[in-house]
Amino acid sequence: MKHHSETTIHDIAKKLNISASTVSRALNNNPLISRKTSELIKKTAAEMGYRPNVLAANLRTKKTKTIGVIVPLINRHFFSSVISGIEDIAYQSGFTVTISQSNDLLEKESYIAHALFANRVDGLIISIGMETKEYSHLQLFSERGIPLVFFDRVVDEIEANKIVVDDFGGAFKATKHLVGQGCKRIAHIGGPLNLNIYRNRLGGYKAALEESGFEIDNSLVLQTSLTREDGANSAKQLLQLPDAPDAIFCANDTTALSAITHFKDIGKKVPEEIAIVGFSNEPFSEVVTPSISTIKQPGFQMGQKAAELLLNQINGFNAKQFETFVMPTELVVRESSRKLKDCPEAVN
Amino acid sequence: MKHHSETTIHDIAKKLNISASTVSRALNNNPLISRKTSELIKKTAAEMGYRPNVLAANLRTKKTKTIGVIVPLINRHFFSSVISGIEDIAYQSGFTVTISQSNDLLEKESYIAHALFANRVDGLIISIGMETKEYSHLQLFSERGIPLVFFDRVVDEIEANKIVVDDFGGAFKATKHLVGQGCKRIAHIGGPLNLNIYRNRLGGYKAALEESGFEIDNSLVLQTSLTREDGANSAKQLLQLPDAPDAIFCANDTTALSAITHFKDIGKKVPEEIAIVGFSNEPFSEVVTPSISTIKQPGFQMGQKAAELLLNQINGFNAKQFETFVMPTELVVRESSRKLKDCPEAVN
DNA sequence: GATATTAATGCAATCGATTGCAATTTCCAT
DNA sequence: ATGGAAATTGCAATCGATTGCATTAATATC
Repeated sequence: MKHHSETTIHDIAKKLNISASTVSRALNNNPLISRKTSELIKKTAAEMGYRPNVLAANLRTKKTKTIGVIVPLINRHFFSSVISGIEDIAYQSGFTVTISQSNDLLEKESYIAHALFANRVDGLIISIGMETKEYSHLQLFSERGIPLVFFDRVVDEIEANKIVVDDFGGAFKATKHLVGQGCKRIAHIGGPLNLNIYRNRLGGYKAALEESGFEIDNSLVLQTSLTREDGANSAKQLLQLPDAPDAIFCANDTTALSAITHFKDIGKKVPEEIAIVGFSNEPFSEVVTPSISTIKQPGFQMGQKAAELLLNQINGFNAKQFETFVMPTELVVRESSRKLKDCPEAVN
Repeated sequence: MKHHSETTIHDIAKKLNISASTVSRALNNNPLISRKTSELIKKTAAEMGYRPNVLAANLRTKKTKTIGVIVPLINRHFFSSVISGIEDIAYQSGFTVTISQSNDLLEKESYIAHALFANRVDGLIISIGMETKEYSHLQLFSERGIPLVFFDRVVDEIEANKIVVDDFGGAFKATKHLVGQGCKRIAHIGGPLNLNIYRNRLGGYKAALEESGFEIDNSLVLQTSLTREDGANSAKQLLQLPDAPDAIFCANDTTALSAITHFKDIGKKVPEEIAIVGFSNEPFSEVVTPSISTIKQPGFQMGQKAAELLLNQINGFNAKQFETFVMPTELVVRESSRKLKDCPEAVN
C-alpha cells in the first residue's frame, strides 16, 4: 500500500479489483464501459478524492488544452480587451490561457514563443511587436502544424488565420468625416509603417482625401512612434507650417489627446480652429474635455473571434483555407471634431 | 529507426551510443558528466533539433514552472498593471504565467482555481472577486502546500503572504487633504464592505475626520457598488441632503468621474463648490477636465512583489512566517480638489 | 603493479494516464 | 445446450524525461 498524497487510477483500480484501463475509460465516459461499473468507478473516485493528473494525460495525448497568447503589452486597454475576449471563449471550451507580453521587444517575443512551444501549447494567438520583422519564432508553429492566429498586428508572410480591424475603413471614415465637417487641410499623425495597421490607416486617410478631391500634401503626413510626446511635437510642427492644417486624423488616441492638450495650452480652439479624430477609442477619450472623436475597435469581440478560430483549428474543423477576418470599425463622433450641429454620433 | 517528428534524448543516446541518462544529465548541466561528453551531447542535440519535452519532465519532477493568476477582470487598468508586473518577474525566472479572470463570479473563480490546481501550477496569485465569501477552492492550495499569494483583495481567513495597498493610509491622506483645503462636510462614496479594501478606505476616511475633530455623519457615508451609475446617483443623493457636503472622497475614480460629470451638468463648480478625490489613479483621471485628484496605487510594483514572494516560496526560501506587505500609496493632487494655490501636487 | 579512490556512465524503475489489441464475459438465436 | 456475435474488460506498451543505485573507467597511492 502506497501512502503518498495523490490517488491515481491505479489506486482506484486496485481498490475495486479491476484494471486501470477500465478506470481510465470510465472516467473519460468511454461508452465501452458498462453503465454499472462506470458509475461505481466514478463514485469510488470521488470518495477517494481522486484528481486526474493532467500532466500525465498531456504527455500521453500530446495535448495540453492550453493556448498561448502573446501581446506587446498586457496593460493596454485594447490588448487587455482582446485577452478578455480570448479568455472568455477559451474558458467555455475548457481551455487554459497562458499570457505573455513581448514589451515590443523581438528578443523577448522570440523567447516567449519558444517557451510556449516547448510547453506544447495547442495553439498560439499573437499580435506582433513593433520590432518584429523576422519570423522564425513564429514559423516554428506554422511549420509544425500548430494552429496560429494573428490579430491586429499580423504578419503577411505567414499563412494563417488573421483577425484585423478595418483600419483602412476606419481611417477612411474618420477622414471623410473631417471633410464633411468642412475641413480643408487635413493632416495625419501616423505610426511606424512596418506595421500593417499603420500602413492601412495611412492608406484609408489618403483614399478618403483623394475621393474627396483633395491633393495629398506630404508635409501634412507625419510618421511617429505615437507616444504622448510625439503627439505634442507633431502638433507643434504642424502649426508651424506656412499653411497650417485645420484638422488632424491621428493614428491613435494618445497622440490625439496630447495634440489637443497642446492646442488648449496655446489657446487654439478644438474643434473650431482645428478638428481632431483619434483611433482606438481608449477609455479616456470619452471623458476628456473636449471628448475625442475616434474609431472604435471591437477588442473583446476580436479576442472571441480569434479564440473561436483557433479552437476550430485545434479541433480540426479547419476545412477551409486560411482567412483574414476584417472586424468592422465604428466612427464615434465627439466634441473634438463636431463642427456641425446635425452631425450623427456614430457612423458604421 | 523511428521516423516521428520530435527527437528525444533516446534518439540522441542511440546516435552517440551512450545511455539516455547521460544525455539527460548532460543537458541539465549535471557536473557528474565529463566536460567532453557533455559538450558532445549538447552539440549533437542542437544538430538534431532536439527540444526537451517539458511535459515529460513536468510529470517526472512534479513541477511545471508555471504560476497561475486569477483576477476579477483582466481588462482593468489596475489589474492589468499588476499582471504586467507579475509577468515581468516570472519571465526573468523562466516561469510561465497562466492568467484567468473570475468576472467577479464565485462560481467561475472556483472553477478556475480547480483547473489551475489540476494543471499543477507551482503557485497561485489571486485577487478575489466581489462574491467570494467562501474559500474552499483556495484552501485547496494552502492545504496541499502549494504557494499562494493574495494581492489587493485578500482573504483574512487564510494564512498566506499578502500584498495590499495602504488603503487606510491612502483614504486618510485623501480625507486629510480635503480638510486641509478647507472643506467642512466631507462625504464618502464607498464600496462593498465585504472586501477589505473598501472597509479600509472607509476606515481611513473616518480616522482622518476624527483626527481633524469632525464628527462622522452617517448620512454622508454611502455604500455602493462603485459603478458609473452609482457615482451619479450618489452625487445626486448627497446634494439633496438638507446640509449638503462640500467635498466627496470616492472609493474609486469611476464614481469620482461620474459625480464630477453630474456636477458639471447641473452647473455646480468643482472644486470651488464641491471638491472631489478619487482612488486608484485610473489613466483617465489625469486627462479629464477637471483632472481628478486621486490615490496612486503601485500596481506594477505590487505584481512584481507578489511574484517575488511566490517564487521565493516555490523555491523554498520561505523561512519566515507569512507576512502582509503594505504597499505605499501616494496622493496625487489635481484640479478636482485643489482649492488653495500652494497645495503640493503629490503627498506620500 | 596491485589496490584504493574518485570520476563517469549505465540500468531500470518511475511519474500517471491512454489505447491498440487480445481475452473474456454476456446475451441471443438456434 | 451451443455457436457466435456483441459487449466488456484486461494486458502491456507507450508518452519522454528523471534519478537512486550499481557498475565501469580513470586516476591516485604505496
